[in-house]
Amino acid sequence: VRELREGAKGKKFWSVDVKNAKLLMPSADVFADLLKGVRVLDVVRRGKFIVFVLSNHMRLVIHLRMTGRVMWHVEKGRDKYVVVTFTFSDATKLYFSDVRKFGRVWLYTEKEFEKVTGIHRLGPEPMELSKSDFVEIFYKRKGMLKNLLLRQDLITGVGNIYADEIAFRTGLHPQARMEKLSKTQIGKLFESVQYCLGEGIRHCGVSVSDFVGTKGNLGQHQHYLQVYGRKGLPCYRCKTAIVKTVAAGRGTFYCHICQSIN
DNA sequence: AGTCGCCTGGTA
DNA sequence: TACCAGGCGACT
Repeated sequence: VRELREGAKGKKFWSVDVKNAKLLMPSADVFADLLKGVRVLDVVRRGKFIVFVLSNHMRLVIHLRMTGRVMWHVEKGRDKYVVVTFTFSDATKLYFSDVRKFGRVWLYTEKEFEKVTGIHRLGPEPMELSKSDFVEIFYKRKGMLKNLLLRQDLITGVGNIYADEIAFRTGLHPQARMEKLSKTQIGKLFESVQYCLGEGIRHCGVSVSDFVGTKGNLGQHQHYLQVYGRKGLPCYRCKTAIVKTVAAGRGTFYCHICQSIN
């Protein structure tokens, strides 16, 4: 979003070329009709959604899901995955592509877009949250740690990699019961959430499989991961082999010595 | 809380 | 060839 803001803020849409209308809401026609001549006032983020604030009181919203990419060029051999091309009046082009087609693009009014996209159901931004508010959300909440961290309606932004990293840093098993944690433990969990997300942001994301920046630049945080993807490798804290299992329906990595189920 | 479906490509 | 993949909504 930071890169998109730098590159797109102030620009005016000239044309839109839709290659795969199925990922666009409400329709390809709406994109073509309503974007021409419209200026990008700002690009912001809400949870995992990219939000273009437009001069016609509409919002262009993109969710990358698994393999979506927003880039200033078409990558070699990936032409067939381009979903939509935005051309600005200065002739620069912005491409949204998606191999698996899970991503979504919406164009709605400022009144409608939150409900249509589901943004209105998102919890608070964890990096802008106080510890006491965080504790209030999770203290005595029934469920497993990882399931609850992944729930975007409680706090937004935590995905599979960061959930594992957060659990490891807190010394808690991903399947620890949240309702059994003390306020002190929840407070420590909060510190881990902010630390892990903060480091991920500082290192410009995790480029372990699909993520790349808008210019093809790779993130660096994959070099700093403590447990995710480290199955069979020695725990950085105790040297015991990291275990991989399935929790919350997702591949889950943890150290069975350092991370307690209580 | 678990499973499936959505899609396709990379890897064991 | 089977299985897995940083997401998420529907369904059980």
